[in-house]
Amino acid sequence: MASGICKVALDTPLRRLFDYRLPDQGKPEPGVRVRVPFGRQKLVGVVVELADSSDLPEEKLRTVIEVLDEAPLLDAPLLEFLGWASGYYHHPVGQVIAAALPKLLREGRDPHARVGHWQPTVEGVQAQAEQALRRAPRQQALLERLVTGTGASEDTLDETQPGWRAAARALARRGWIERVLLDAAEATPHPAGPRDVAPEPGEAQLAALDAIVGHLGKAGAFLLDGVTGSGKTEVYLRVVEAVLARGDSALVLCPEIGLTPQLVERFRQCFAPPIAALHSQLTDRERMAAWQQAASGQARIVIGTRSAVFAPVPGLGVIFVDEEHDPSYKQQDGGFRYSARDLAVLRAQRLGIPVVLGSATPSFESLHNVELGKFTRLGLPARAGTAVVPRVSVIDLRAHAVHRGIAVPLLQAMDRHLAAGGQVLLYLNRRGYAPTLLCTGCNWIAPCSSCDARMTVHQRSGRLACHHCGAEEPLPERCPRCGYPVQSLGHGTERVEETLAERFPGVAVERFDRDVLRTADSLEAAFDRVKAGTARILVGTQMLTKGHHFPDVTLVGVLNADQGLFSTDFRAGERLAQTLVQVAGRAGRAERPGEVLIQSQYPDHPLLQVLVTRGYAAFAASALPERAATHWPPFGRLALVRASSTKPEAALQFLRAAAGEAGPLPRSLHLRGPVPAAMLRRAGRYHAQLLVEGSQRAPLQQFLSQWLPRVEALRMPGGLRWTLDVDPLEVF
DNA sequence: AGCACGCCGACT
DNA sequence: GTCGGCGTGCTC
Repeated sequence: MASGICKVALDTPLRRLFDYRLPDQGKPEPGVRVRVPFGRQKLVGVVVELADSSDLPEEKLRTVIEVLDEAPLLDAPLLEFLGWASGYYHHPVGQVIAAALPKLLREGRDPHARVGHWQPTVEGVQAQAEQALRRAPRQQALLERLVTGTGASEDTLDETQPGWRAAARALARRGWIERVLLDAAEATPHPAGPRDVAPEPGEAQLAALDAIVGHLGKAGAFLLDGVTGSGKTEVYLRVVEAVLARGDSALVLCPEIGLTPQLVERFRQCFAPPIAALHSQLTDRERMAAWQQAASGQARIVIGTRSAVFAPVPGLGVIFVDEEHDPSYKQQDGGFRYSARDLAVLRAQRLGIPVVLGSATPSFESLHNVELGKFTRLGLPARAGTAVVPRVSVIDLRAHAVHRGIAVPLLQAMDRHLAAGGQVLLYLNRRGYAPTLLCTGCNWIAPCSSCDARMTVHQRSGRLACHHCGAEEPLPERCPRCGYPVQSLGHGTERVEETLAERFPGVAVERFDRDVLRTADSLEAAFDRVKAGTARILVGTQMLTKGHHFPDVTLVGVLNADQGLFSTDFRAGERLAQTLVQVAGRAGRAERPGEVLIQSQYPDHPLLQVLVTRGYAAFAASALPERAATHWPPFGRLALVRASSTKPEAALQFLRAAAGEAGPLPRSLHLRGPVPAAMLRRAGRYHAQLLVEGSQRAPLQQFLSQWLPRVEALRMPGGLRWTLDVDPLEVF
């Protein structure tokens, strides 16, 4: 009889664990990685369970090749949490566990392996300060990199600075840098900033603080509801202080890399212990290192984006979800589509610790949870002496002359605010020069060859680009069909920037979108130019609506609010309201409250009216009953099956077959569709979807559990792909 | 997902 | 004559 069996989670789409005989030496505990034979390949998996015997016949069992960890990488509560997530999102456990591990650990690398690490010597730092290397740019770049980053590992240098070795040799010969061996966690620099004290909390903040701190060690969900400048971050900092004092650790989630540096900076200034930052800008090695620092307990504050909800944090005492309404918490692509915000709430609940969701524009889900008594709402009114709620009004685009996308009253307001020394922010959710290229002769419109979409004009780069599939082609000067000249129709950020340069000569314009700001560094540099006052007008997309506050911006213009007003998606209104309030919140400070002007063809639209006259809370209060009446979330539950295929009909046919497997449905469940997707053809594939609606979570979950295996067993024609999205954000 | 096996079309 | 297309089946 075998000495024992371990059940291993492997990164495959198969919805089960795999049994292996234990190796002769080494008893792997659950949470430990093992290398195992799998078909003709060798894979790294995670032991989930030990057992005395297997249901499989003896001859099918194979033996673990190697046990990779001495101690579990994932502790029991985290493993169980991942198992729950796998069940809830109906995604294979192996892939869920894989999503929780950094790539290098997934590949079987040893987190404790010592790696070559280059750091500057005292002489090197001196030389850098004296700019001694002006005639050797490669060496200078490397030295500067090592001085500012307090060193870098060889892996990281390979990834980010190809050809660094020659420069390193030369610098080492001068005795300015040296090579040391460090393990991953040691190799991560944690610069100690100047120690700051969290500012004294105000009255409302104290109340919020008391509520949360009074709950430490107990489960509880809090919605920290406060406008920009009401001091949410101060509450986070104070709670973390209390958590650390108890000997516990804290996990902070934030929506995007753009905001991480600021938040991390804030925490670094206030706390002595190292902070692990997990975000998408890290190299593979840096991510493994940060993960390891969290796992080892060395970093007791862990800050990260979406996937950090799976970070191992021993002694976790509180979880924060900053800007909890932000859609980027929901994984939108790939197989495992989870909501980091929802999972954070669940993880905290299972651990018996508080979770704090912060937002100035809470999601309807969270507001509903407050109504149900599941969340406690903690309101933070704007503090006296800080940002004041800006004056918001709507410009009727039908009643005013509009010059290239900007109405005269907005232009006049810009003149006024610029003359008074203020900065102006213009928000436009459309990058590129123009959304359409039109022929002046035959009305031909430049289409994408692989999508049912128009190509966007990018004038500066002289190209047409499809924002749905990434296709690009040269910008034609004449219509390829009839030879007449072509014309750009509509306005994107690039064109608005051009218009502003003409209309406001001598006033520096800073554009914020993916096309000009590809890296976090360039984004930071642009923000610095705004802060320094070099840039006077800011024009940009979503990028401008998050994170950064611009105290010297006194006027915010929203160039087009109308896309969200009549969208078919049930969440469009909520989204629009959140975006408008968030962008409005970028402006103003105590002495100079901001002014916000929203351009619209429909100034009387109830959404705009309620939002402008009575604010977000009133808007939500009026819109929630509508959701309830239509049974959309949070009053109903959704799961969406999306299918796509290279052949026009195959996706729909597959979903029809899937619907056919559903059998008789309980009264509380409905299948809607299948229907072709709003954009039928995208990136050369034809898309269709099938929506499952349920009034309660449990029956929907139960249905999915018995239905999905049958869908999986269906014959899959070549070129067909399908995914399940539980709690989808968008259904059209 | 990988990976191999297997059976039909245009190439050195 | 073979290289390679993707359908189908399997992975403890």
